[in-house]
Amino acid sequence: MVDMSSPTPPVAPAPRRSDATRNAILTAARERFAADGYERATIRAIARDAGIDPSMVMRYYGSKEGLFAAVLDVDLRLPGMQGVDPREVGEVLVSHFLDLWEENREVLTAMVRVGTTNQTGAEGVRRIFRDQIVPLARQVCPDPEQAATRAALTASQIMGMALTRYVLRLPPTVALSREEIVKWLGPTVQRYLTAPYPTPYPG
Amino acid sequence: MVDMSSPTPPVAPAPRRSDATRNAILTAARERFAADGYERATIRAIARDAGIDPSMVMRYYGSKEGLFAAVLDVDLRLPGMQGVDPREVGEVLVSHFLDLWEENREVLTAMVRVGTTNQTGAEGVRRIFRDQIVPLARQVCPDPEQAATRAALTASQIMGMALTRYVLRLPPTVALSREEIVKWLGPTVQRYLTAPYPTPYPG
DNA sequence: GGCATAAGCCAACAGGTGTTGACCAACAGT
DNA sequence: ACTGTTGGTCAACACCTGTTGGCTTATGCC
Repeated sequence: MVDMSSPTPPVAPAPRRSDATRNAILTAARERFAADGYERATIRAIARDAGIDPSMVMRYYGSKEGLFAAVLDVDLRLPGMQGVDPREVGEVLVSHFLDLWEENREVLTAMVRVGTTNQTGAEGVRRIFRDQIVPLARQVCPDPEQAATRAALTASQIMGMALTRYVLRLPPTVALSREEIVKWLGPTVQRYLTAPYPTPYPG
Repeated sequence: MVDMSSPTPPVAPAPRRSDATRNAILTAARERFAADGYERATIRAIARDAGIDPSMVMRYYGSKEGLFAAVLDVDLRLPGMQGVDPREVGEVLVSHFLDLWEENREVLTAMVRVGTTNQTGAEGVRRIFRDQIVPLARQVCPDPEQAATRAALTASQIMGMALTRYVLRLPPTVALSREEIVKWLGPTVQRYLTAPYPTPYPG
């Protein structure tokens, strides 16, 4: 699992001499997958970016799918919601995702790009949703029974903004400032997570 | 422009003997692009589905990009919002998009799939947004100046739901009923289109 | 120093891609 | 009945893809 918070993973299982190359490959792969999608990101191009031979990619990651799976292994680092004012949960969450996206544009763009095209990609997204978003929703939902549904609604809005802003680049979404997005999307996410049930005007 | 409301375009410019083949190609292309994305949908496979030779695709659509552009030429058939109760605009719109997606799953799925991967695809989506969604927003927005921004927010939520439900297939979004989606997303879209400005609780 | 092992490069394979041009068959107009 | 045009097929080109195995070089251990 890629821990994006620290340059070196906290627990290094077995430091190999080839770690530099491995990382170069992974970095190049992130950028290429993000920029070109799964099919057009060729192993040859990734290897060229990393400054090594294409066969090294196969040696270290087995196959193109294997390399991509390694790229998809992402930790969203979602903060706990315990200390947060329950009425601010929406804005806090939107804010966090915006930071996350700005910091790691390649990985997340790659995820959306390839998730829409590739079977492995779609499964990766589903896994991240299940393992990281749903548990978070469980912390703030009134009824834990509904956590998955509410998490999914939240995901639909946040991924929708990511899609239109970072991938499709619809001009008005690109023009939005960070604060505007938080102000617009915060209450939406807030309602999806905490409103008692679908109501036109929560509160 | 594909008018999906009637099997035959209202104004036929010049009925050719090859129209049957042209349509067979277009239909097969829609399905293949939707199922496989741009790169993996090969001309050979499309031709096989249509029961003709690959070279016919080139003859009639010039290139693979040309064929795809033809597939992307979509009319969303958005209804006018004049007669609608201004407080129901959100639900009406979400409802309409759900119908649209169920009826034309291939075209719209293809659009999202390829829009995220392909430059031409992304431009196609931006054009549809600009020519069809923004004008609609202009009808219902309080300040026409903000129409584009509000349309973009609406698009982010509706495309986000389409993405998670029809493309990524996150289980909880697939499980949602039509009515639930309208109840949840309707007020969101309503607020994006008509609320005076970002407020935690509109009304 | 000797040597096993890891790191890396090179060249090639087998298959699939978009695209092209030569060729044949059927129709329409005269 | 002849002929120009349109609809359609076939085989090939040039290129690019993921992947493989053999080879050379450097490293670390005894």
